[in-house]
Amino acid sequence: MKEPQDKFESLLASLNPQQQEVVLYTSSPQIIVAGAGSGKTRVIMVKIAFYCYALNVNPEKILAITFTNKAAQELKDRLEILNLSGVNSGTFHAVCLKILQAHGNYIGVKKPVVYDEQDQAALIKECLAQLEIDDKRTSPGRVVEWISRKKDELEVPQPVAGTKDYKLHLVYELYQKKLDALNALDFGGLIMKAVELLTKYPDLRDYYQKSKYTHILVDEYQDTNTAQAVFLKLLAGDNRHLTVVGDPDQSIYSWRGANINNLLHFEQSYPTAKTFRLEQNYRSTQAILEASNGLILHNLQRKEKNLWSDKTDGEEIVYLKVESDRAEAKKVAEILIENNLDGIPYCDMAVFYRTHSLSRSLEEILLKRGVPYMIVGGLPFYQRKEIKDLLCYVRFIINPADRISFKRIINTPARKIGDKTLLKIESAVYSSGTDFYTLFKNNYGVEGISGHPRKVCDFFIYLIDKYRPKFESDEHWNTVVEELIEEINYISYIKNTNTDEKADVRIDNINTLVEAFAEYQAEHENASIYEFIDTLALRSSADDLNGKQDKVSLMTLHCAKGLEFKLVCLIGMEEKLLPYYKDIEDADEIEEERRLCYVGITRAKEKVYLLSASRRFTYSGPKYSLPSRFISEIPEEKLKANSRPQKNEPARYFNVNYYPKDNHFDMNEFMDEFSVGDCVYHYDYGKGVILGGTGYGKNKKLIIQFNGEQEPTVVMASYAGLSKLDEQ
DNA sequence: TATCACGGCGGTTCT
DNA sequence: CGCCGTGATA
Repeated sequence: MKEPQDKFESLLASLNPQQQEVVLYTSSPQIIVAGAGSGKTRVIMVKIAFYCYALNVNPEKILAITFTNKAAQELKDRLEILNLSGVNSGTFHAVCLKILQAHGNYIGVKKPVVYDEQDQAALIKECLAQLEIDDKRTSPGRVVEWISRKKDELEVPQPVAGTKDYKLHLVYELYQKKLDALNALDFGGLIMKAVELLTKYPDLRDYYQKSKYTHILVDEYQDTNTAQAVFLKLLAGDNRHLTVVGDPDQSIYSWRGANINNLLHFEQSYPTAKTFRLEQNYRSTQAILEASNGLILHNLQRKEKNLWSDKTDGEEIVYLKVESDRAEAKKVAEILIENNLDGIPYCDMAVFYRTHSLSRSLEEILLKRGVPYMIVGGLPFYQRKEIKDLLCYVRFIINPADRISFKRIINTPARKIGDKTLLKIESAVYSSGTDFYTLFKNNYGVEGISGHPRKVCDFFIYLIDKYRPKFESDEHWNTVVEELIEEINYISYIKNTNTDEKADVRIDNINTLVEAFAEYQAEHENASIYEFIDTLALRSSADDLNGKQDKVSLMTLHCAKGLEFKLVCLIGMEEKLLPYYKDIEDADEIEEERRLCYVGITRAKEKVYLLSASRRFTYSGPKYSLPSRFISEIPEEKLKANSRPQKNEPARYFNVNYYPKDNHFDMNEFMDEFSVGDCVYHYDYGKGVILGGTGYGKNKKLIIQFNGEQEPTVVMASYAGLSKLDEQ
């Protein structure tokens, strides 16, 4: 058994000279420009070990800021092996939350609740109504986004009549007031309030800089926004033990306010900073490396960098052009199965795509072929309806001033309370000047609320009285929650409002949530329910990933950052999808799309498959597209010979809506041209016979027995691209 | 006044 | 497709 100290020394010895130099350097802040696969995570870990074992730094004084909670957890796990479990790690948001939980009271932040986009949108809706702005023309979601971008730049509302975005500023101002009154923080607010706190209180700032966190490391620095950079500066001050790591070629979050200049102009904020480079790639084969280098070379705004590797050539990249999304899915399934037979475990394979929606057809086929898979990402756990519902119960019970939560749960499950009644209750609460609990607990006659609605209100008072003390004590929260779920009949509500299949998934999620309560309490002494709820809100979808099962990972390209697999498939390699159609006009945005593609390819250790489909069905009908320009930007000799894109392809670069929006088309003979017994040809399934049909027009479904399929298949007549065959 | 069924419509990437 | 808002219905 090796001692941790020995482990550290052998780790250090295993690094290359450049990596060692980075680890040993302590004279000033340092910025590490680290290419894909250059071992930056490892360098961060060894550097932390170096601080502790060589410089005798107390692990608790070290702060590692990561991009996701998952990355933070992985780092923690690795450090634990080195006996360094005291090291602090988390995302910017988690770190800010922690600081605000500890000292937020200085600036009026106490027991903060973290609001996600849904909560924000609900609050924005209130604001729009109050300001009499039409929420059809100004969608709450858009406003949320606008405000988020302002907060990324630390901009406060400045409503000046007659100036640009005057109304948006007005909404922002009102929204912020409401947030403050609710003790709520949105994502941007977490950073902004932390900045405010550390700016206003020099003593506190000193405490953080000089004694709380003396050594700070930040990963994925290319994807930080202005607010985060300012926060970091406040936290680090002139500390020379600051390390930031990033790769400009992997900057893919500018749409979220990330500012690449934080990385490129690091020396402006930290004049004594020294720059280091890590250019040796340990992950991928030569072929993959050269292909991705060739691709990223097409970006004009780019700092020269040359990744190299001493790995063997490896296999060339395979590009496959197929007819349809279905064929693409089948091909992917084949690739996965074949390689699995060749010895690559499923857990070492991944499929990446630009948008979540592309996973659907794939899932269907994988399920059919029995390929085990898991979707990483998708809707964050916290935002799933059943989870959000239950958490809103808890949120409201421990904080009856939380209007937004109340709104969500008062009629969930249905209790015969509609908008009108809700409005009455809200205005009664508002004009009483107190909160819901105080008003209904003490008054037997609340004006305007009687009969059934009053009973429902009393039920909530009962819930608060019964469960609040339990949540605030050290009782086992999981049993408390279970009791609550039972009390509100939530499980039968889920069963009654969902198909069996869906209900099962949701009940599964609820069980996971209940476990999470127990887990948190087990891991934290004197755990506070407030802190737990907020921690949960910051948990992203990628964080739920438990990598131990032997399953193929399906995820978006954004989600893929920081991961690696032996085999990688990129599907939907088409113009308008990658690059995405919204980013296709702007040169900067094209470059970001190219980086996204680059990130995808560089995740692979050994094999890369790129797939494009000529035809893809969307909800609005079939769409035709050409292979992505990025495929032809990969040096041709790095693509497998038989898979190189053909030059001068016939232009089929148009979208077809076969079916006009006009509903009269419903009765069109085209749609009803099929009848039972007809022989038809399906572009994918081949020949078949129609057994029956349901629905009309665009929604017409046909039940068809295809040759070679065991069971009849249901297809959408309008999407299937069916053609009638003469009798055989 | 609550609820249900239907039709229209938008549609990225995520802490 | 799935969500949301609308209008008819109980």
